[in-house]
Amino acid sequence: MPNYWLVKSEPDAFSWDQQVANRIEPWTGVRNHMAKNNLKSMRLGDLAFFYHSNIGREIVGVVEIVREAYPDPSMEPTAKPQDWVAVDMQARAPLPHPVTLATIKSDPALAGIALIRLSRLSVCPISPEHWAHICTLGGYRA
DNA sequence: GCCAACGTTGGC
DNA sequence: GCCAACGTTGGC
Repeated sequence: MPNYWLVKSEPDAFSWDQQVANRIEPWTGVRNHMAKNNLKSMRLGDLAFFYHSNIGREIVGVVEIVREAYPDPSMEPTAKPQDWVAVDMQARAPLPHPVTLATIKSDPALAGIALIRLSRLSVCPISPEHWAHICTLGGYRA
């Protein structure tokens, strides 16, 4: 069983279309310790929802973790090598029907989801139940 | 453009 | 160790 996650990106900085075009993309720039700990917990084959924050505010696709945590190449020169990490992600498939934040907030089956509870956290865990539910809403078949 | 949440910094 | 000030994220 893989673990499930959600990662946020502002589409004018890095969008799902760019992820698809690049295929494998290093996920860099996380500078929050809770988010970093989640990156370090990711294992090969884990899956993550790709969420567009700010513009769109919806889950648009699914990516797979294809390289586990390594020192973030975008790290500031003053940081220590172990301070921040990146992982590599590969696009799997888009959600046929993107699932919006409004939908997630209004769905009782998704109550307590970290995306809402910890709204500023850019790398969130997702329970298997919530994962399955959102896949259904999005018309996504694994 | 505003604001809530929250992390970080620095004075004491 | 406390807390005010400030910066950032991200929704509205």
